[in-house]
Amino acid sequence: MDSDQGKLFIGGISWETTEEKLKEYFQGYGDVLQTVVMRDKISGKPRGFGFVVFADPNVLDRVLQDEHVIDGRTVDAKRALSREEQQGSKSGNTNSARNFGGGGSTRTKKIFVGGLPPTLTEDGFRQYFESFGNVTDVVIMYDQQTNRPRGFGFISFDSEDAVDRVLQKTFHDLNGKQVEVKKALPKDANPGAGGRSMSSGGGSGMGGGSYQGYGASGNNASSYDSRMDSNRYMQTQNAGGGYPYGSSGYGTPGYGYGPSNNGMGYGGYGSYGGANPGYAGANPGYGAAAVAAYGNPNAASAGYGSGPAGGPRSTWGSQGPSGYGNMGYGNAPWGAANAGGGGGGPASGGSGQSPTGTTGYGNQGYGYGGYAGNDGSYGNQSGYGAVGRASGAPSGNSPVGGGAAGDMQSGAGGYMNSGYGDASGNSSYGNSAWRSDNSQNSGNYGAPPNGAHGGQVGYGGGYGGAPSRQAQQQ
DNA sequence: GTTGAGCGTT
Repeated sequence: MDSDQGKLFIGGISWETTEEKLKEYFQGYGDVLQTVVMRDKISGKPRGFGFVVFADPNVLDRVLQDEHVIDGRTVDAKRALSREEQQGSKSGNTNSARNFGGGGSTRTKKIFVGGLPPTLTEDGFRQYFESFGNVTDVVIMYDQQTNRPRGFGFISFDSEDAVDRVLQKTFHDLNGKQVEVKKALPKDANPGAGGRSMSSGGGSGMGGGSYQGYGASGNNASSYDSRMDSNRYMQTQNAGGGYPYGSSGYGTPGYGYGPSNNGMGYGGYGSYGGANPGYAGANPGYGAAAVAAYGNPNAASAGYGSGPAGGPRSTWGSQGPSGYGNMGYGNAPWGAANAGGGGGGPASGGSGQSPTGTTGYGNQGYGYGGYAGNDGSYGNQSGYGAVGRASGAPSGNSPVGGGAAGDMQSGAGGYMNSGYGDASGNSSYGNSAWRSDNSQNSGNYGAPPNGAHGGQVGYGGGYGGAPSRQAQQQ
């Protein structure tokens, strides 16, 4: 964001125009930190637009008033939209999501540094950053085949504070060259879609591996099958890729899962309801998720419906939000444990355990609950909470934060009552996908009451049914 | 031709 302050979007540029030309041209208005001409990733062909970043945002005013002709073309200079802005176009809030998701809540000791000049050595790199704190590691990435610098690298510090200091500015000047810094994505949290297949195995709810846990769901009955969900997500909104989470792919899956496995998910969820910062600290991944979904309308919907689509491309700029948004959603379903926690908030205790498919589902309710709580339209949180409880009970975990754990019936009751449960669940929910699921599988879902049982079962059922949905979709 | 790409190694 700071970096976007002095950033101009330059549209309609000639295919002949290069970064150098842009820089040369705009330098007349003030110090240009960076220029970029966007090209098609595959063909390398210029796409006809680019960006210019001025050191001083104030010069934009002047620049915007003039007409610019570069390489014989009259170009169109506008303030650059932040990535968040461009994807959500309508709601204008770009702040909260960004602050949280963007990594504000995540503490890390590693920084991703982009825009490295090819000539930069690790030493030069290190020397500069040492002024911010103790540098423990420096990495400049090279192409494995060509051995050419890839233009980015990493720098690790021994304290998060140093990182914070570095991140005060997005652009840093290393001997006249500009580099851009961002928090490094936790690589280990990103197994990548393919990878090994289910290490997880663990029957219990979460399955083992983070990401794999997902697929693992297979364990629990197919009914659980994540794929379904993903479809559902996608269907609802857009989402693209074939990934379960629909999203970005990058960190998303890993994030969500990781935490949940660890039980951290819990904390995350709690925050959901409470939105407390503290939790964020505890678990980066989650925190972000929750918050994002929470604070940002777009995200929220995303979370709900899933994918904010866009996932992939916005990954960098708003990785938190988008990916997380999904997660919020997605997690719920899987993580029984989480669910419980969520509801109660902190609760969490039990985490991973509750293992049955059912339980898992119960959780889901939970996840939703969180949302619901936040947004009136969704319904009654308590109702949801109940669900969580219900599930918790069976699994034998006491811990559900919310309260009374345990009582299935009551739990169920809550569930049903809530907007969610009620008959086809349509009402308050608002999510068509769900609704349709419900209606299809309806039985259990909406099932009344006898409560708890009905409720839970319902979940399972719903899911199980899902597959058919999938079929339909295609 | 008009709103972005980049995230690791040992």
